[in-house]
Amino acid sequence: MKCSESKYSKCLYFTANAFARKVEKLAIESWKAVDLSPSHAYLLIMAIEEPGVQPGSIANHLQLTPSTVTRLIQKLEEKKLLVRTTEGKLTNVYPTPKAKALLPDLKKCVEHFYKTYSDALGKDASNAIVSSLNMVADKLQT
Amino acid sequence: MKCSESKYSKCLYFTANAFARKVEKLAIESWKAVDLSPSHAYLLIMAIEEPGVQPGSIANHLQLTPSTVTRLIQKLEEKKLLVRTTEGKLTNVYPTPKAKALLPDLKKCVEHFYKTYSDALGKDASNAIVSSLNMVADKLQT
DNA sequence: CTTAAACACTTGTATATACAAACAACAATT
DNA sequence: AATTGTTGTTTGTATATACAAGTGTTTAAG
Repeated sequence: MKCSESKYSKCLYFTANAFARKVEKLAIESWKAVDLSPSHAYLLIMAIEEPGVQPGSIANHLQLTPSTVTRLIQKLEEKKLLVRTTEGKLTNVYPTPKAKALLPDLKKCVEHFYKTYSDALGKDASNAIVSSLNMVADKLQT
Repeated sequence: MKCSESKYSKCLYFTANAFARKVEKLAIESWKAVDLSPSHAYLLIMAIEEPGVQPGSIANHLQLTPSTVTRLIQKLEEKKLLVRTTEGKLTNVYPTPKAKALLPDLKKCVEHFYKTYSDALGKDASNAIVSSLNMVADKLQT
């Protein structure tokens, strides 16, 4: 069933969630090539591009809670893609060589994902939706 | 941090998810009054307004998978708000009297939720975002 | 008829995320 | 210096959702 045919297509709750789940699905496909979930992949990219980045900063940029970020990092540590060092109350997250070697593939996944959705929606429409989502999300700041 | 200030504010993956999570949060607040999650509440409303509705139809309208719908129904059964009957391969979901008595409160929650987000975003902007999310979600149909 | 395919739903298991509480370290105040 | 509050991170636990596989039912094909 198309979203717009649902009984609840007028309700922001369903439209927002149904849309996010569809985007998530596309994203998961795009990142299968590196065997990472989208969130793990973006976190890894952040750590590669800004070695030593702190969990708090990651949480801000990824719009996730600190506890979620801890979990993501733990999994990437298990995969030997990240290491953490702790000094005092601060933690720094560094990419391993294995992670650095993966960067080109990660970038390809980003590109692939971007291409998939901009092909499906049209470039202008997808940029428009991204910026309007940002705008309204900021207004919903709680 | 505002969404639009995130490193990834240009990426549909984050904007869609961050937005959905914020909307979810608002919705959860709105439905606290009846001690139900938004999904449970909408499912319950469907069952009240269309007694005997089948899980498959619920899944379509709520844009959830059948297995998720089964789980939601199970919880509502535990709360004595729904009952299921099975004949052959078909299942029908009926509201209990307790559920029917709850309908006015449920409607109030729907109103409250709608008011909350249309106050925050503006009526026109929120309608616009809802319809554009529907449109793009349909285009992403996989 | 019988077998195969399709359907409707449920169950086992997994993922993503969050909240609340705990903890450790630092800062500020008296 | 002791106390209190704040910050950054982690841990315990819970929720929402999904996928894949399983079960029982109906339909279709031979």
